[in-house]
Amino acid sequence: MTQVAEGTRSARRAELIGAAARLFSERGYHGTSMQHLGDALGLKRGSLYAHIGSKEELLFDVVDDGAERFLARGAEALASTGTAADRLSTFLIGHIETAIEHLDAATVFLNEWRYLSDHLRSVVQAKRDHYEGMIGTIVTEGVASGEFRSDADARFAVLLVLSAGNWVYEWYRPGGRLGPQEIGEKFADLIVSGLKTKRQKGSA
Amino acid sequence: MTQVAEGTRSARRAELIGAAARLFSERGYHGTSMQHLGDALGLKRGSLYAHIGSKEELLFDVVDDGAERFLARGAEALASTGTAADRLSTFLIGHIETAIEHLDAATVFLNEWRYLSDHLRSVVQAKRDHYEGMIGTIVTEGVASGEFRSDADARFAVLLVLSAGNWVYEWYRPGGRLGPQEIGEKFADLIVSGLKTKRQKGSA
DNA sequence: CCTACCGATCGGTAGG
DNA sequence: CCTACCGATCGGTAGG
Repeated sequence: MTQVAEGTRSARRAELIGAAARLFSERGYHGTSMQHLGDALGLKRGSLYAHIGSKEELLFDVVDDGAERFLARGAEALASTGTAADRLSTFLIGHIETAIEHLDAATVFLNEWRYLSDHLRSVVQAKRDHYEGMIGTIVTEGVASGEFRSDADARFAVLLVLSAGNWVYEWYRPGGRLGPQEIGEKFADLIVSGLKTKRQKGSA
Repeated sequence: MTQVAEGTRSARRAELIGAAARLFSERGYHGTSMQHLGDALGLKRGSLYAHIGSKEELLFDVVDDGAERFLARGAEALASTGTAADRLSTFLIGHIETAIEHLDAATVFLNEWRYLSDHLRSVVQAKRDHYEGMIGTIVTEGVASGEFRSDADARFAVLLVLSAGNWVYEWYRPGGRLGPQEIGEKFADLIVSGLKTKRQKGSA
């Protein structure tokens, strides 16, 4: 019975986090009021506090959700076999697929996390660092093995990859002529080719 | 005398727009109150309305300022001579230099413009379209002349270039080991090389 | 999950 | 450019 009550409560909570992801991504964190969130669920403003502790906690839940999705997908790419170029492609494709499949959470993760207060923001910062480290690992291995240009500064390539991937939510709209997979592959193709050594290019 | 009064008034207005660029970029449009803006200028909240019509008008001024800087710089690159690859590099370097040199205005231009109401947002949208069109022109010419891979879909390359350039404000901090010029060149090198045909690469 | 309320703050205006 | 004010709304709580 407590089970049922708990079950119901977390279902509501999940609903609330989903609505928050959508509203925060559309209107921004500061542009979304508890009233907006209540309206979205058909509840009164004050009733929301039966499910959450504060508005900021809700932001954290959405952001952390987004972070975890990127991390899980990134870990898969990191663990995959193949050349560094293959794994970098896989990583980038996964990044873009994740961003597109969970567009709301990804948008909030990328745009609104900076409004978290110090403590919660540092939790997210650690996850972001971890994620960037994954890309750095692949690039460094590619340089070491001679696949990538030795002047291709690893840190810089990481930024390029993230830059390309992170802007997707700006222009991607469901139902366009390219799906997540195609977009990821095209990005990966252009970027990875820019990293490759001449010898590798010739032999491809 | 009216001259002097007008002069004083616009100096204040410019000050206000500068403060708004900084605050909106740090705290977001909805996270910045007129009180914050007043404090930044040492004025009372209500006094700001001697210089502006509304908070939204202030957002438009900052965003439009950013748009105009990108457009001016882009027009220079478009008018420059050289191969399509040269001009695309010039364009991208200019984009990144502009973003870095006017980091606050660029950040607001890229992140906060969506909070403008329909009319003002459409004015900005037209300028964004114009800007994207400039890049499209260069890429299309590069494909036509055989410099760029024919499968390098122009629209897609535009997105890649903008994606790479638009994320700069996320990680760039003044005083880092790379300056705007170096960052722009590195980006341009990686991206343009991904667009080039094999023949062009060999002859480079 | 609601009603009713808290103090604080919001953008903006009038009148000087 | 300030004082004093407008109605509306903010996030959040108490008590049921």
